[in-house]
Amino acid sequence: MHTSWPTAQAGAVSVVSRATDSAGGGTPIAAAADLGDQLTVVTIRDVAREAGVGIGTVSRVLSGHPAVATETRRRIEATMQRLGYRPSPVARALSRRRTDILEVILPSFNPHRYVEVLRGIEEAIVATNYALIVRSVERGSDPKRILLDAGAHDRVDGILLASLTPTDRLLDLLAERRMPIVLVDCTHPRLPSVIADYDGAAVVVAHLRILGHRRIGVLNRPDEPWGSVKACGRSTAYRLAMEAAELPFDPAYHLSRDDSAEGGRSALEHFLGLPEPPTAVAAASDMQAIGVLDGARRHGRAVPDEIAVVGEDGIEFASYLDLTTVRVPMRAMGCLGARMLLGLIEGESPPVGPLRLPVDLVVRGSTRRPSDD
Amino acid sequence: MHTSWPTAQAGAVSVVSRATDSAGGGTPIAAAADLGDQLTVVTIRDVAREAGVGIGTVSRVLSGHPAVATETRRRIEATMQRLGYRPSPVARALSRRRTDILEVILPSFNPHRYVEVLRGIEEAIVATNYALIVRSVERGSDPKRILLDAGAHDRVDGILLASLTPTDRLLDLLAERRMPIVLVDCTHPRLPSVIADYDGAAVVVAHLRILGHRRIGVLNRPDEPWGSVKACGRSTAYRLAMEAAELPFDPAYHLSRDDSAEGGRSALEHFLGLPEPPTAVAAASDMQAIGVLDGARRHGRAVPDEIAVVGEDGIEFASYLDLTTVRVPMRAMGCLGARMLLGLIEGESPPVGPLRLPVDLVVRGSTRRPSDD
DNA sequence: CACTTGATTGGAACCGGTTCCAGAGCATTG
DNA sequence: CAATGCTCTGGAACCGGTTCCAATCAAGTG
Repeated sequence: MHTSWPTAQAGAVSVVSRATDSAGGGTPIAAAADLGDQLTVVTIRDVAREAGVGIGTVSRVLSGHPAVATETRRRIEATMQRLGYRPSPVARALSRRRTDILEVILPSFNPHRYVEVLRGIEEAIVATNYALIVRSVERGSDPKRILLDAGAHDRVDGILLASLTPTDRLLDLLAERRMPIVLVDCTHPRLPSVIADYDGAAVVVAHLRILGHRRIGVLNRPDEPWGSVKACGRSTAYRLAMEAAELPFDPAYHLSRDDSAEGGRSALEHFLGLPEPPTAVAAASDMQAIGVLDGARRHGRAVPDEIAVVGEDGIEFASYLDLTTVRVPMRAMGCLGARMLLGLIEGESPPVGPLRLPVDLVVRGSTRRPSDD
Repeated sequence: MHTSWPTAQAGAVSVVSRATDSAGGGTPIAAAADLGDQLTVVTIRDVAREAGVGIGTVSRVLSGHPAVATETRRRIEATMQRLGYRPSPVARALSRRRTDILEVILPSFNPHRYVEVLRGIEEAIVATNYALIVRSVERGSDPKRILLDAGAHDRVDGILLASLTPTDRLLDLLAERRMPIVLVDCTHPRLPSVIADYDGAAVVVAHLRILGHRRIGVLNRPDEPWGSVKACGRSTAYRLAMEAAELPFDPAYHLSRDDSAEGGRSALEHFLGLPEPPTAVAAASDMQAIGVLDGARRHGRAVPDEIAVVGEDGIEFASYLDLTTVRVPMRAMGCLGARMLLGLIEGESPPVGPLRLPVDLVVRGSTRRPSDD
């Protein structure tokens, strides 16, 4: 763009394609419809001058301050419209020290959760005038770089961290910025969070127990791509649920694999290699469960007769594969997390402990009474 | 553990946990780590004063301007680090009239495309210091409100519109803002775009033709949730492909349904109700194709023997359902679209006509020589 | 030696809002 | 009539950067 042309346009110029009003009314200054390349911005000062008021008054109208006479307000609003004035979010952000932008950081490798969380967050902010900056984390990306880049200084008003547990050290770094942070689908003792209630584990175990299963393989996601802190404690929840159901606990039945079909397949291999393979597998995601189903098919193990499978997430495809699953309300979690974050920004104090949302067991054909045992 | 100080790059982020330096150096002003609630911002002026230079010089160091003596630069960088200075993106945005933020608007109801496009965009901007604002569109939301909200004034530097064809009227409104826009997965004569090459249609038709199919049902997405303008011309592409393959063209075999499994089921119902049902269906998405598969199962039609099915997208689940599909490089499209947008922002002139990326036919068990005919 | 040149530097002005204080206008009160 | 209080208004100062012009100084030139 060549801007070397004389730009010393004195008066304010509107961007509006002002209707060709023949009756030469007021508007002494605003000579609209200027040359194509010359884009001029209408500022609050232009509006003030045009409307014959002070900038303070215009600003008051903008931000809905009550102390403006109705007549004045009307005149200013008319002027704004006439000049095609549109306020600058950036200028506003600079002086208010508020950008009206949130940021969410989340892994993209579980597309279902990814989309649902984003939907939930947008649901929460759609009625506000917040915008949402998204930063996706691929497998194996550097957490430090991402978190430090995140919300650089004052670019955003708050951060949502979804399905990613920060390490204590990263948290220390973030804490310096005094930036509100809410965790979604993971927890940390020092941060407010929204998680799925892993009493879901109890429901799954109860379901399998009633069907007669006694050896349940628990497949987890690798807990912390980012941290030393235990993520949602899903594994623990299952152990407790099994103890409560008076089932034997065997660490060999608990393992952690990538959140992918491949991870599920690999887990099944491992389970089948045990002297006493589990008769049921509770996967940490539907994708993993699909891998388990696939592995079972390859090894000629009938589902659910030889091995039952439970997924988690509640993706639409699960129904086509007749997969029993734990439906996790990711959307609601995103929504509530965002609401919580908005509250923090407004100065509310964070709730103590994580907010737990109930999950939902959807029973389908992949779990049935096992034939053996 | 100290991050090496990034050399004179703009987005430099300093998060120095000021070590308790016993040697009481200078720092008369910036008393970091002050009282709990009082957060002090280190500005460029503080740095200038501390380093004994002018603000212009500090700014020059910040933006990597070459005309700074090495010694001075070093001193300023040291001072920045010592004070824990971090530049304000908002202030920078205000004075440069560049926010370094892009915005993408896209429908969330095809999760696969949604995620892949976002991944592609992030891939394009990860090495830059752009951030990405995401605005999802649900089915049936008001296009006008969304587009007008979008990129309000100067909040963002450019907009990506994915899988959403704007109407001419909306475009007029947007044009006023002189904001760079790139379309992804849709086209418009007045805007640069990146689309999948619908010679994919030719590949599909050829594939089915070789298998012996002569009546091919073409299932489309409702073309334009937003506009009067024809979207990618997928239907036309199929018509042309079929004409080229010397297959009869019958409008009854072309229809449009929701991009969902339900849409696929409904389409299949329609096709089966025809006097001569097609022997193959080319769906506009894998989700639709899954609905077709499901509908076929319910109606007791064997796939692929009685009816062949081709999907589109290339979602992972397609392989588990043994679904032949056209893999669309959404990620690459997002990436190239973003690159193109960055180019536009830099002042490059938009390419003429849409950029077309090749698609990829993945043949699986849902297409095989039909038994009848 | 006076003059030109180029490298480096300082800082006022500006980007477009918000905030806050002083002040104007007017009615009410003592 | 002066004092008080209230509503509404104007605009300087500020938010934290960038930009650009003028100034300084050392080196080079005739």
